[in-house]
Amino acid sequence: MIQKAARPRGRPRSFNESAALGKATQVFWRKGYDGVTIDDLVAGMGVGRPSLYSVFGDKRTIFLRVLKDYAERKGALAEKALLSPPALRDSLASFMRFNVTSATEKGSAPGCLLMCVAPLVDDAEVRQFIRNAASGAVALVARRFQSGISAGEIPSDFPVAARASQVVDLARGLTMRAQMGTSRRKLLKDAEAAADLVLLPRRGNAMPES
Amino acid sequence: MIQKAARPRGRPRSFNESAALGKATQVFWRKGYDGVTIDDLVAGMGVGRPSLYSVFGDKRTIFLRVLKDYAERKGALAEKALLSPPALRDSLASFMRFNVTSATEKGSAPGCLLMCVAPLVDDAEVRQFIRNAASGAVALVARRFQSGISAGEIPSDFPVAARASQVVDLARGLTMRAQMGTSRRKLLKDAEAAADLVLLPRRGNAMPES
DNA sequence: GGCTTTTTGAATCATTTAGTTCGGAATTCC
DNA sequence: GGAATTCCGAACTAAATGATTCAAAAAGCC
Repeated sequence: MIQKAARPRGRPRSFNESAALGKATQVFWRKGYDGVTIDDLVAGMGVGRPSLYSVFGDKRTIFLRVLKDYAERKGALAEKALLSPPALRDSLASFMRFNVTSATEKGSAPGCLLMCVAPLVDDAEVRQFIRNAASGAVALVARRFQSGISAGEIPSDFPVAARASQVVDLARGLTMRAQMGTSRRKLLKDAEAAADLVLLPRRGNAMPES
Repeated sequence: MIQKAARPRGRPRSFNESAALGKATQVFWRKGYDGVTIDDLVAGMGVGRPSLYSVFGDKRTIFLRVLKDYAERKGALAEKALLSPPALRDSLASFMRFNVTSATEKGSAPGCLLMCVAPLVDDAEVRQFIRNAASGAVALVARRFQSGISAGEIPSDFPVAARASQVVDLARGLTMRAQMGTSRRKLLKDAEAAADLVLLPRRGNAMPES
């Protein structure tokens, strides 16, 4: 049987570590990186200052943890949205729609931590992290295109690499417009249009498919 | 004849007002909004603290002036890039290339003040300004598409509104990737690809043109 | 119940930052 | 040349911020 993680020795913590991380995410999301003070984190996470420092470290460390956690959770959801539908066009539309809905979630600030907040942080490690996340997203979409080629949904000379980075650019565009206040309705329509656009056959291709 | 702005009465200023604004642009561009202190502006603009306050106002006021000045200058250049070439495809490519080159200009931080810095500023007036700038850009591209329809370069049922906002999304994507460190060479190639993409005929259109 | 371990909350310290003040310097007007 | 006007540089004040310290509290262990 599974032991319930024998309680450690001293006074038990009054907060849940991962829940507190989630609260921290919201704080950074709402106020940016330079905009948050330690007091903001103390208030927003429900963790006392000394506990904050001893458990999570300083602001930069907290932000890096938040970023990794956020990217992992969001990346998994995005991957699921992209890979679940069997048809390629539905895949892309699902991916776009996921970006829209998660960027316009009620209860959170609009936008996205990875696209709207992190790029401004002047820190080498953060920059590298974003670069990796972005190239990971492009690679993921490219793989989906490849499997679409295997399935005969798009011709074998489909410009996979170019279209994959265009998919990510368009998704980013949707997210940024969400941050600027464009309505979810409008963005969902544009998400469909974006999915259609990136699947258009190249000029001069006689018969794209079917 | 034109009088040379009769020198005002007291001690002449040791700085040029619009040059100082340009320096301020660089400062905000490099360090974001929350990231800059008054000391940064004092050092970067070459203007003493008291003069700074009396001539330009506080940080928020300076940023608004910088933003308006920047948007005006950059908007004029972007408009020129879009409207100069006679052929529609060249127009769009020129617009995309302009975004890339200005986002990868040497001597400036990569990226763009309007897209990468301003959206994070938590200020109603700034938000409104960005919204207006963005919708202005979309409208400008839409007008270019319309004149392409008039010239018979694209069919009259070309989805102008949708493609115009996709053009802007793709341009934004190029700019953001510039900020993330993608090379100008790579981005210029993607700029061409983006121009090609947004001109593809819709599915089911027998003959697009020519 | 007493001892040890760990967390907590309040108070504290040093640093940074925004914004102002004040005397001196540069220039025009008379 | 002197008064009036405007600008500049350095010092100053008050508030915000990052980070630490310390005793009290809450738990387990024997």
